[in-house]
Amino acid sequence: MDTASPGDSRAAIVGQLYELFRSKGYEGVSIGDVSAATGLGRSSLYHYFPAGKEEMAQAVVAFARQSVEQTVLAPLSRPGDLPDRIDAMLAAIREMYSGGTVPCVLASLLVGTSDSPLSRGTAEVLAEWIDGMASALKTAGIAPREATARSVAALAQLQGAIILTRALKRPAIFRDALLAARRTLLSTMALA
Amino acid sequence: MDTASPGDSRAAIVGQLYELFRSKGYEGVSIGDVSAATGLGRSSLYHYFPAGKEEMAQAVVAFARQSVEQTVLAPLSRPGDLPDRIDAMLAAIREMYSGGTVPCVLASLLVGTSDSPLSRGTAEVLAEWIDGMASALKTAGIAPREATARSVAALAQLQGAIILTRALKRPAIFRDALLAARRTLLSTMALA
DNA sequence: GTCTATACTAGGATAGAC
DNA sequence: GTCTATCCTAGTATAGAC
Repeated sequence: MDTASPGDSRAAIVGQLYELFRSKGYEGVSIGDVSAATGLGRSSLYHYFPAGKEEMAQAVVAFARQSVEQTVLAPLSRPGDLPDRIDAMLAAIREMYSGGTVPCVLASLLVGTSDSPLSRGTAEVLAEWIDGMASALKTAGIAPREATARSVAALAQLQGAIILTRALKRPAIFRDALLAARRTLLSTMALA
Repeated sequence: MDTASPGDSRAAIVGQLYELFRSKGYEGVSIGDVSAATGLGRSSLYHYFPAGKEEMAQAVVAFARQSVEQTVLAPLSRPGDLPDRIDAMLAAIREMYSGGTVPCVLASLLVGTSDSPLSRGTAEVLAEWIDGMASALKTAGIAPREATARSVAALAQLQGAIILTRALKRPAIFRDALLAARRTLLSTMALA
């Protein structure tokens, strides 16, 4: 709710960057693309991101981390039964990925970047996501190893479903995957 | 048009291209990268791929299609019990992705390419993969809709597991996903 | 904080010699 | 079939005016 503060402008730019890197990946985004999307001249962008494109991508990872924490994982920490909290998380996920029609920025940024600061950042966010889910399961009495295994499997189902939903243009795939992830997280069947 | 030797050279180059596009994605690969990987001068590459980088990527998709058909799906058509044939496919998949430590070229090529000839090609290969699995299930008496749903879910589990295995550097994730995919394909539990 | 101007590199592609 | 030479564009980044 600030007015005309520097933080606001940068935050708005990061929102645009998020969309760009999500749909085009790191190498696919040019400074010209960012300039066009934001309306700022190419040089002006270096005022907000002195280290250039690399810093822009890292800002996007930080933004993604905030989204995962505050939008996806937050519902898991609120009071209520575990199934209800999981449903709340899945609803947030469905929203975040527009029903599987938009890519995951973390997956997009992982392409072509092995062992870079960028890939480490994205890995951290994915790990945090898994840990958040596993914590909720453990609090509900599920054994630690089982809780982690289910969380990993559920996130994998969703990430893979995004790829297939987009490639085949079949939104039903993502819808089914949300249900499958729910079963995976809550299932009584052994996973490990 | 080809007689004997030209095809050989091109096939060898496509093998290198496959590795490059798989690890770096379409935008991440430069002609200079290809030149370095193959030992050929930049210009020489246009002898094999007159249309340039785009044609190189399409050759990689064709190569991936061959791999899926001949390495992954072929075991499903051989005689034997369904579980055994599925195990054979999963073994081929584990090999193809080096236990989840290397990306899927189809997923890599889908980043940043929506509604291009390239993305259509990769989507076709994924669809063919799903259809191949579904056919095997249907032949074993599983209802068509259920067969397709299980095949989609299994492939999603594997694709997502590759992302997480690479990001977190935990090969156990992919191993678990192979088992999960087996259960998904053979499970008696309802999916749709 | 945004602009113009500029430098410089890398990237994709072509022409033509051998 | 591979090379050298070249062209042109796009890309990243910097300097400095306003």
